[in-house]
This record gives sequence, structure tokens and C-alpha cells, in this order.
Amino acid sequence: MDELQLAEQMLSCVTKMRRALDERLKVYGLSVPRKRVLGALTEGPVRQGTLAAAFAVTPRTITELVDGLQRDGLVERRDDPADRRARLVCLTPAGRLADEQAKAARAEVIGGMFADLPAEDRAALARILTSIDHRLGAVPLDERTR
Amino acid sequence: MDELQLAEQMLSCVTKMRRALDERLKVYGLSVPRKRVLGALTEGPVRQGTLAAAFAVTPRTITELVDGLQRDGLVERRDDPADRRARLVCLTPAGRLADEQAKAARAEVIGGMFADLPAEDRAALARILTSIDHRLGAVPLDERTR
DNA sequence: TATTGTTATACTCTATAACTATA
DNA sequence: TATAGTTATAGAGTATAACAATA
Repeated sequence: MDELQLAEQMLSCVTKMRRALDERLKVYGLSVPRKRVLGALTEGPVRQGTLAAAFAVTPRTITELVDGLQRDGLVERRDDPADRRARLVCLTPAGRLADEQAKAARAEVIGGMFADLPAEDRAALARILTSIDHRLGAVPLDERTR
Repeated sequence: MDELQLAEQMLSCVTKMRRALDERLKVYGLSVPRKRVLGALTEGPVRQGTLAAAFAVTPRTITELVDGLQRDGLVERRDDPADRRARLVCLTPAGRLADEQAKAARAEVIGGMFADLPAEDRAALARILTSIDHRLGAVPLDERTR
């Protein structure tokens, strides 16, 4: 099965990438989901419900993640002046620092992956992945915040 | 960052693929790791330690997975006649059936992903992924059993 | 009535460490 | 002394369901 092998190669690459990333993020007390939350807060406070929708997880999952990040002093919860039911999550200075360090670590890992890949291969890869991505359905997550 | 975007596209594709797979496997009481174990047993009984090495996880993780699969009647543990410390894991008829159904479901999901991709794009993708995979380090897992 | 986020509860996958049985 | 796999314990990430406060 040709297709199965392609899928396995993609899985293999991504698995290794995630492992490498997790390894690097651990230094800053982060994980991929935790980093994803921090990354979503750099522009300013965000509601928990918005985060849940952005990452396509349940509100419960966000409660859990934010609890942990708050415990570690990386984020704060504030009341939303516009809706007293809602909570706004925002970065602390420590959280902003961790996010920036994590961003640099991530760039390093990913840079290593594609380092020697010729420009035309990058273009081809981007084009092919885009078409596969579309075939798999509309983008439900804000992948840019990973 | 061009490279970051490529990485995000790969993550997005694989995330969606995993979700689609998980959704389909759930019907058979399986998950991706559980299916992976079943798939490794189709040729015959395998020691737990061998499974741990093949998937690059700790023996503890295999104990957990095999416990669950055994509870559901999909695998059995047997004594290894060659080493009384070791346990051989083997498929039950129900496990073999589940594995085959899961395989078909997987082929369907993956077939859909690559359905309309031209042959030259498949070849390019395979070549590029192979080079990235190598750059990420030697293959520690038996990816074929996924 | 509907929505926001919490508690309560539970499952899967993963890990480390200590231990038992065997080699 | 080393190995195979278990118990014991833990933690992250995820889910559903019931509920409180608010809209």
C-alpha cells in the first residue's frame, strides 16, 4: 500500500518533531498544549471559551491547562468587565518570557528539520500539504498558535 | 517564518488524520496505540519487551495497553516456553477480527487523504518526507506497525 | 432559557521507581 | 548481577455530566 506508507512517513516525521519539541519545551516547564495556550495570549487577554473554540477542545480541558499555567505563575485569570461569567486569561511577565524562549526553541527544532531542503522541495511540500489539508476538511483549529 | 508554516501544515494534516482515525477506530473499541499493538501481533505471539522496544515506550506502557486489550478479549497472555520470566502476547480471534476491521477503516481514511493526489506528487512527498525523517534521526520505532 | 466556566469523575497514554521471579 | 514484567504512583491531556452564576 503506497498510501499507507506515505501516511506512516508523515506520522513518523510529526512524532519525532513533537518529541523533539516536547524535550526542548520541558526546560521551560512547558508542553505543546501549554505552549499553544501561551502563544494564543501574546496579543492580549483571551476568554477561556475562546481558547476552547480555537483549539477545538472542551472548556474543561482549558480549565485544566489554565489551572496548571496559573499554578506555575505563567498566566493570570481576570474578570471580564464585559461579562461577569467569563474569565480572561492573560500572560504574566514570566509567561511572556517562557513563551518567547519556547518560540526560539521551536524555531531551532523546526529549522533543523528543513535546514537542507531545497527551495523547490519546500514549495512542493507546502503545495501538497495544503491540498491534503483541504481534503481532510475545513481547518477547525488555529494551527498558527501551536 | 516559512519553515514554521511548513511544520504547522504537517501538524495540521497529521492531527486531522489522527482524529479521523481515532473516530473510526473507536467503533471497534480501539485507539491508535491499541491498534498498533494488535497490528504487531498478526504474524504471531510477541513478547511485551519486544513491543516496548518496537514502539519506543517503557515496559510499563505495554503492561497498561495489554491489560486493556486483554480485558476486552482482544489479546491473551501466554507463558513464553523459552523464558519463564517473559510473557507472550497473542491475538484472540476477536482481536484478529478487530485488527482487520481497523485496518480497513484506516485504509479508507488514508485513501481519502491521498485520493486525488497525482502520482508525481506522491513520489515527491515520499522523497521529501524521507529526507526530513532522516534529518530528525534514526528511526527508533517500527512505524510500519502503526 | 442559554451561556461561561467550574466541580466531579473517569479514561488513555505515558513515565519513574521499587519489587518479584527468573536467568 | 542482569533481565522481564509487574505493582505502585504520578501526571498530562482529554472527555461527559451536573451545576452555579450570569446573561
